[in-house]
Amino acid sequence: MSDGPQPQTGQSLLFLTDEQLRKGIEAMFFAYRGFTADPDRILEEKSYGRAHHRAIHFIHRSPGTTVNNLLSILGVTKQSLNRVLRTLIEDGLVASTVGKKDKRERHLHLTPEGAVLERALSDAQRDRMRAAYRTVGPDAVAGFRQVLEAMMDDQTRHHYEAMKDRTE
Amino acid sequence: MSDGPQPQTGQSLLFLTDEQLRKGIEAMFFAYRGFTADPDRILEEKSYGRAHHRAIHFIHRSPGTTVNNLLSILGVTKQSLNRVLRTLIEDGLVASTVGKKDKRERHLHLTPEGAVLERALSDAQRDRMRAAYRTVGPDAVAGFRQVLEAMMDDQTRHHYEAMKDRTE
DNA sequence: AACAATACGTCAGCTTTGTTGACATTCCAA
DNA sequence: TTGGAATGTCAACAAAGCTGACGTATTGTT
Repeated sequence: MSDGPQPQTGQSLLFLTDEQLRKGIEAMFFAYRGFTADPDRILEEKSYGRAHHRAIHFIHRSPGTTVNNLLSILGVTKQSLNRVLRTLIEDGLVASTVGKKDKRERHLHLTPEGAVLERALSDAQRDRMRAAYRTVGPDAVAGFRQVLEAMMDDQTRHHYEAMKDRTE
Repeated sequence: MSDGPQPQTGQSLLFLTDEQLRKGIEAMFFAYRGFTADPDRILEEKSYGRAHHRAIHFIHRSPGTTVNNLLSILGVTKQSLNRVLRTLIEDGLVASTVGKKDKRERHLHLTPEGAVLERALSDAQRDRMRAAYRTVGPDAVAGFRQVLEAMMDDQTRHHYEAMKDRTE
């Protein structure tokens, strides 16, 4: 493989050149920074980090989820999640209730206060995404989602697809 | 704003519902994990991290770049970059040469050994992206790139556009 | 009833990668 | 020649990941 111009089997494969793939890699890197920039500013004021944001996001999306479930969605260890979860519970943003059927489990919910922060964070993040979506239009958005889904690990994709999506 | 179904101004704006935007946010989160998973495995063997990968990537893309320029591309402090850069130079993967015109500047290049690692890392990352691109086709890829570019900060987009792209 | 497995929490210690602040050196330019 | 810019280095710290070990409560299995 070389960085230089390559013989193409057809014009339709031009998007698979090393150069184009590199541009895609860089686009992911740079875009992810923008993607997290707005919530990061809000989190900094409250002395929280991205890990708190992720926990809040997925507790909002799956109210009543267990610690174990959240662990596998986030892909971190229980020690790592516990540190974050403990501060959120202490600060009254997350409620942890003993399982009814299985008392070993803890079910996680956002408190009203937690929901307020969740809303602020996701508003900030959605604003940027909404602006991007408006700029490029529905067809580009569909392509965007398709590529992202295709880039996920199989196991991750299951988590992704399990999240509710009322438009489908 | 509410999570529930919302009155639409038209069918064409269905993709701007909170739910759809949330799905986009989750897609970014999950896809970014997949995006970094393959190079991470290679880096772990060599006791390097993602910060090393990023430095290597952009030194490869802009040979002879200065430390200051790299700083602004990566968006980190000089102290943070220096730590990474120092190990790469010690390990013989990166060469730092005093500037000819301005001797305060250091120009960074990959050594042959550094180029070998760069190739291994980017091959791994490109393989996944290539597979995704093949799955979804050129139109979706174009949309993917458009959305990512629209999500970047203005300053970041300048860096992105400054990177060479021989197909444009 | 005894035992094994599961879910969760916690302690201790370590790593990577980011941050500030302080300070020295080198060099260009006014 | 003096001021500012670019670089490098030291120290200290924080966020957020990791492993390993251990304790407790609960549940499932034999």
